[in-house]
Amino acid sequence: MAKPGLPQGTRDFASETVRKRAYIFNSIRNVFETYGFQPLETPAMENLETLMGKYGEEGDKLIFKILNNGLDNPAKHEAARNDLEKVLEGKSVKSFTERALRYDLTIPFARYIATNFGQLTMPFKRYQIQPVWRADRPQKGRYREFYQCDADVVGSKSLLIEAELANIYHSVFKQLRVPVEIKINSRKILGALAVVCGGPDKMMDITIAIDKLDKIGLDKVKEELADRGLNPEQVTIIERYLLISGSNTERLAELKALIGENDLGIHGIRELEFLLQFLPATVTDTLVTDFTLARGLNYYTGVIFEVKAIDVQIGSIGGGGRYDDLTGLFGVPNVPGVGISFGVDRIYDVLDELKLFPENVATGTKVLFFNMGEEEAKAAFSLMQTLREKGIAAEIYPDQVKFDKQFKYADKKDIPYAVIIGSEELANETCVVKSLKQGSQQILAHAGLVDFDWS
RNA sequence: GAGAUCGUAGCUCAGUUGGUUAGAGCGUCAGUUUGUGGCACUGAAGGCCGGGGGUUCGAGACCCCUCGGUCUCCCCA
Repeated sequence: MAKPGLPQGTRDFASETVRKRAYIFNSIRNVFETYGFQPLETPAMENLETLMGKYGEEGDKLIFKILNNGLDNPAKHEAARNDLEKVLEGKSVKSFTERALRYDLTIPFARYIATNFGQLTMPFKRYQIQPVWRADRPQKGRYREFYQCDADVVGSKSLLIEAELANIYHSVFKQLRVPVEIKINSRKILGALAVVCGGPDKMMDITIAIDKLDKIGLDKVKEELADRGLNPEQVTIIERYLLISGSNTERLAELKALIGENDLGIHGIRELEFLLQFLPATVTDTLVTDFTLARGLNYYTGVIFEVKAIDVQIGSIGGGGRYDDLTGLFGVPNVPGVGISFGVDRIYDVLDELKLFPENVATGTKVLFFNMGEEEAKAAFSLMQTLREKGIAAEIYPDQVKFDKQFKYADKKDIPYAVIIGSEELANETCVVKSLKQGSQQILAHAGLVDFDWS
């Protein structure tokens, strides 16, 4: 029989991995909580129309759609046959699919804001830790099911929030001991560049091209810009823009010379300047202005973030930004928001590679009670319950088998203590407590077991 | 969506220019050892060589198709 497999890009997590992942989730959750964010959970699936058109053309293709039930109903056959042509053209048709798996946490959040608008106290701060699904081709650091940890604030235009979010990035990665670089930019700066070179409608073309700078190099970027219809003069301006270097303040000064005449540009520059002044040096040390940073999602309008682990060859491990009118798409205009996201699966890979997981994440069973027969097991069982009630993880070997086997079981599961109650101990109301790490053992009265130091 | 590469035991992999009955290590199970584990030794189980077709006297190996894994591009966490 063929062995059952897993859908492409999905994974099982064995106990140790689950524990390590929980360590990351908890670190992030704790920081979110201390910054006053409240948890939210939304369904795995949304109505397809909630999701479609929110992530750009590429994004739409990567949404996992759910086939409608009841297609076998004869009454629906004619409609389905008529719609089949559209499906084959790659369109989404209600008679075939009306629901889809969540693609990220931001759009479901926006939908939540829109559906509950009257009842939320603004500014509304929520965090959300849930899996999302993308029909992407899996590759290194990239899966079809992965978790996002988002924190968003809606209902305020204050840059204080951006500052706070940058601070969250800083404290989470400090806590996890991952050296990172937090790149910042503003969509307004990119917008200003577009205005200066060929008009606002060129913004997408320009950002897509310059975003690739560190991957394909300056010459290729210039080539791509020309291909996208920019004239040589405009390409030269962009080249100057890309060559901006130095410290954050130096870069901003150079940028001013280039797009400082433009209103949008001035605003964008001010946003970054504010962050760099507002935050303490310990945080700004990890902040790096990067004017090539674009971020794919097309709803961003202001400051954008991206976090990269230093010295690890993996994509970004977090990103986010300001979106001034996200819920407008759902009929609730003028709700500004800012959000950030942590890519847990990649953070895991980084911690693993850098060996940054603490050793004690893998705490399992503390005590194994040996099974020495029915009467003995009965005594062991009730003693074990007293330990469990005190919060000490304990288990009893279910079968009466050779010592050898019970010891090996404890070894494999890394259980530090064995408690042995045989016929002799049963008669004396004692038990043998053996430390498997040290090999030492002692005899305790049954009553003394609870007070034993199991650490 | 485009491309590269790999599929042999539960896992990691050998397997010569195509040549008898496909191997190793680890793991599993049993025994040495029925109240003291990790070590050691002995033995066993475990394979339609991913699937289908073709070339050949002969295919794990070569060719075609297909499925799956991994990686790259696009895009993204």
